[in-house]
Amino acid sequence: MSEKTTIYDIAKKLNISAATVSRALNNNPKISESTCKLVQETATKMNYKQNRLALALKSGKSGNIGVIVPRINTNFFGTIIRGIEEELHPNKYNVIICQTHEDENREIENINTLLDAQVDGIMISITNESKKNEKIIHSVLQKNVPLIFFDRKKNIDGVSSVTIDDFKGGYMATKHLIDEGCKRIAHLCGDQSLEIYENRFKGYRQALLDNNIEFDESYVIRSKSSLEDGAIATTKLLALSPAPDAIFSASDFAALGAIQELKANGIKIPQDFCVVGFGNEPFTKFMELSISTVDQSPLEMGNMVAKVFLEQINHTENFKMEKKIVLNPILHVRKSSSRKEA
Amino acid sequence: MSEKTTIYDIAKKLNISAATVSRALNNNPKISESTCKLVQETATKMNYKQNRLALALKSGKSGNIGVIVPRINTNFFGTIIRGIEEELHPNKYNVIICQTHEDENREIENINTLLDAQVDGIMISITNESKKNEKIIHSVLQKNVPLIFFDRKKNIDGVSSVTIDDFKGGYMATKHLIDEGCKRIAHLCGDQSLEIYENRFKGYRQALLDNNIEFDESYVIRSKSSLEDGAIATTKLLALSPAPDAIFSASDFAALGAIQELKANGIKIPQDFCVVGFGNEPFTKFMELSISTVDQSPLEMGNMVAKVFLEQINHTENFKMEKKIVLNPILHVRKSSSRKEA
DNA sequence: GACCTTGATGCAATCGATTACACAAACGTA
DNA sequence: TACGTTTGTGTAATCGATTGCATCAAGGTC
Repeated sequence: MSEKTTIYDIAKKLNISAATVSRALNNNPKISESTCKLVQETATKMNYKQNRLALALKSGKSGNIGVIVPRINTNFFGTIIRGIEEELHPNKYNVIICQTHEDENREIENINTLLDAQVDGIMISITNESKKNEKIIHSVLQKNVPLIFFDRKKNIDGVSSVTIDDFKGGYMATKHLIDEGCKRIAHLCGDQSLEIYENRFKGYRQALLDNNIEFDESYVIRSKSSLEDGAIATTKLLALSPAPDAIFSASDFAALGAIQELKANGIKIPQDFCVVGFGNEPFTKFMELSISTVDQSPLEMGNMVAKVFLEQINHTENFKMEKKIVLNPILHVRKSSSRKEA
Repeated sequence: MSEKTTIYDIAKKLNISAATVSRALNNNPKISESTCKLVQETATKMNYKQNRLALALKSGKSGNIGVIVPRINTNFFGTIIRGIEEELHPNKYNVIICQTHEDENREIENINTLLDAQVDGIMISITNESKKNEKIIHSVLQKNVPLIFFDRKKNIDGVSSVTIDDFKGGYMATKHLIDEGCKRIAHLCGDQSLEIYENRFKGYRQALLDNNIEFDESYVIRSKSSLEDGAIATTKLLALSPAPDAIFSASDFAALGAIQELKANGIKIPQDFCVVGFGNEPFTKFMELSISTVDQSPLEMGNMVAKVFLEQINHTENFKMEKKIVLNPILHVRKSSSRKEA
C-alpha cells in the first residue's frame, strides 16, 4: 500500500515549506547547502519519487514522444523504433508507439491520441500520400508540436524528415544488374502513391537510360510486398516475349516470391536470371540462395530521427528549423545476382 | 501559435463556470440538456482537446502502460508488442516501450523510469532469473502498480503471467523427431538460467524417457541463439561417436546455423539428419529447405497479456488477482524433418 | 544608528480537469 | 403560505511540483 511520498510529506517531516523542498531537490543555488543535503537525504530515506505527471502539467512537457508506424513487427520498422528508443532513452524521453495498419483514419486517430496525451513530439512514417491527413498534420504544426517524418514522408515546408535515397537505391540495384550482364531488367514496384516506391522506380529507369537500355513499360509490374504478389508478377513476366532476364524488386518479399516462381519454372539463378530485392530483410541473408538487396540502415535512421528531434526541441523557442536528412542506401550483393562467383 | 483551449476558455465564452463545462463534456446527467449541447458545440467550435495530463494528475491514472522487452526489433517481441498495442488501443491506453538489451541494470532503470512516468501497469519479459531484480519488482507490487510477466517470467506469488508451455514445446519437437525415426537426438539449449530454456530441455528429456531412448548428456550443448553458435555446436556434435542423427534446437537461429554446418559436411537433410527449431521465425518458412519449428503464438500472447492487464485493472479495487496463462505451442513440421514427404 | 545588501526561506498562484458540497430557483404539496 | 424537493450551477479544494514575489534575519557600510 505504501502511499507515494510527495514533497509535502518531506516538507512536513522537516518542518519546512514544499517550495524549499522542491528547490533543494533541484539543487537551486538559493538554498543553503545544509538544507539541500538534509532534504535530499530525507527524500532518499522516504523513497521519494518525483511525480512526472505534476511536472508535466506544470511545464506542459510530458517527456513522452510518439512514434507512428504502419506495423511494428517488421524488421524495418522494429529496427527504426529500436534506434529511436536507444537515442531518446539517455535523454529521458519515453517512446509511445502507435500502429496505423496502413489505414488513414487510424493514422489521424493516432495523431489525435498522441496530441491528447500531450506528447512532446511526433515521429511518423505515413501510410500514404493522400491529401486526407494533410489537415491533421498542419494542426500538429500549428500547435507547435515538433513533427518529423521518416522513410515515408510528405513534402511540407518547415517539416524535417529522415529518409533514404530511394532513387539512388533503385539506381544502384539496377546498375548492378546491368553490370552483371543482364539485358532485360524487369521491375516489381510497390504502391506508386508512395514517394519511396516512385523514387525506386525512377532510379531504375534512370539507370536503364544511362546505360542505353530501352525502358519497356511492360516490364514494370505493380505488386504488393508479399511472396504471393511477387510470384504472380513473375508469372506474368515470364509469359512475355522476350521474357526478362532479371528482376529488381522494390520489396524483398516480392523478390523471394519471384525467386520461388523462377525456380519452379526451372530457371537457374543467377546464371539465367538475376534478382535484387530491397530492404535487407534478415531472411535475404539466410537463404541458401542468398538474395541481393538494398539496405536501408533502419537503425541509423531511427537514431537520426531522434537526433533531429532533440535538436529541434532544444531550439524551438528561438527559431524554426527544417532539416531534411537523406541516408545513403547500401547495396548488398549476394548469390541471387552474382554471376562472377557462380 | 493557436493557444490550446481549456475548459476555462469555454466557460468564459459562455459565462458559466468551468465545473459546468467539465460536467457537460462528461455528459453528467445533472446538467440540463440545453447547456450540455451548447457546451459541446462550443467545445468543438473552439477546437477543445482535453488535456490528459491534468486528468492524469487528478486521477492518478496516466493512461499509459509500459512494456519492457530485451529488444523490440525481433519478430517475436515485435509481434508481442503488436498484440499488446492492438488490444490496448481500443481501451484508450498508450504503450510505452523500453528495451533492456539483456542488461539487469537497464531493466531496473526502465522499471524506475516507468514508475516515475506514472504508468498504469507494467508488462515485462525479464532478462534473467537472478535475484537482483527481485527487489524492484516487489517495490512495483507494493505500489499497487499491476505488473504482468510474459514469456520470461519469475514465479512470484500474486503476479500474473502469460507464457507458452515450453516443456510441451520441447516434448512435441522431440517426439516428432522420434516419430520420424531419429534415434540419437541432440539438443541445443539456450541459457539455462532462463526458465523457458530449462523447460524446453526438460520436455526434450521427458520425450526421450517416454520412448525408451537413453538420455546422453554429451548430446546436449549449450549455445546462444545465433547462427555461429549453432554451427559451432554442430561441429562438436558431429565429432562424437556415434554422432547424433537429429537436432532439436531451442532457437531457430541456432537451428539454421546447424543446418548450414550439416550441409557443409555433406549431410543430407532430412534423409540422414533431421532438425527442428523453436520460435517460428519468418525465415524458417522461407528457406528452400524450410525448417520445422515450434510456434510461440506471439500475437496471441500479446493479446492475452493486455487482456489480463485490463481484467486486473478493472478489479484492482476489490481484490487481488493472480492469473497464470499458458499458451499451447504449435509444431510446424517442414522439410528439415519430414522424411515421409522427402 | 540608519540604511542597504545578501542569503535563505515561505507564501501563494499556477498548470487543467474533476468533484464534494453549497446554494438558488422553480415547482409541488398540504 | 410555508416548507420540502428537485434541478441546475457555482465555489473551492484537490492532484504534485514549480516559481515570482514577499519576507526576514544577518551582516556590511557610511
